[in-house]
Amino acid sequence: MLQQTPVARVLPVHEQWLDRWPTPADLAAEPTGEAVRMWGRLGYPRRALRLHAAAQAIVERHGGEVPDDHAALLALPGVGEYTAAAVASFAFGQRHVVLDTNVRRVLARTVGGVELPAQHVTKAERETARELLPDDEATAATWSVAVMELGALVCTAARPRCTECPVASLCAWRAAGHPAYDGPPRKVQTWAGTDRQCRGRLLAVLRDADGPVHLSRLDAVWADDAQRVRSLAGLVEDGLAVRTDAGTYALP
DNA sequence: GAGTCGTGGAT
DNA sequence: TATCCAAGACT
Repeated sequence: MLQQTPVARVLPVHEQWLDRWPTPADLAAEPTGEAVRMWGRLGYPRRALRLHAAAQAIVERHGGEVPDDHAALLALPGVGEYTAAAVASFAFGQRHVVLDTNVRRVLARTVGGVELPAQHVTKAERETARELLPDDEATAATWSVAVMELGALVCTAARPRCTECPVASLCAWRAAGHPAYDGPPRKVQTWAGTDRQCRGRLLAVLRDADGPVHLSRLDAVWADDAQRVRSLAGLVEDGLAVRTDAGTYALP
């Protein structure tokens, strides 16, 4: 839930989610559409499908218990390098390079002397993080969560609180006079008129309906025929929607 | 490796 | 009001 999503927005959904499905087995027993519905407006709804699939995999491969092994975590749907490292570190106290957007920004500033990291994680970045990670397992786990919190609460993307920063004295970016970002132009996420917006509109109709909806109700929320048809097909392709025999659409 | 995939609070 | 961007994963 936290992937690319602010913590404050996740908290209420997370609470409802665990109230309804306390264990992986509880979630795994539900239709995937229920996961999509409970996901609400968190965004990137394919994550709901993957979380549901991960719950099933945990039941099938790990007896219903979340594995503590990094490789086993990484093999779960929706779990990438970051999430596997985060769970292994924060839940199980292990030593892994935890490289999320917060850590990347802290390292870019303190070590790299630049305001912001590159668009995507680089090999050099991962190497820097690996070298800085303390050797001791428990200390490494604490270090990882500490750097992450520093990035989330102090070394923020906009208006960093440098006067409150515990490592300001060793920060290369501060020493350089806080130079502004001057790398390649960062990709701006266009939104209005995109397939993403269209998909969001369509899925919202399915999510908010009690049962299958007629195509006319989907037609009503997006004017561009070609784009709407393409987006709906994409939702079906992704497993976020299903077409019934009667020609209606619903959550899977 | 670059594109794609939602949503909404903050500035 | 427009832009930024947030505990990334997958193709």
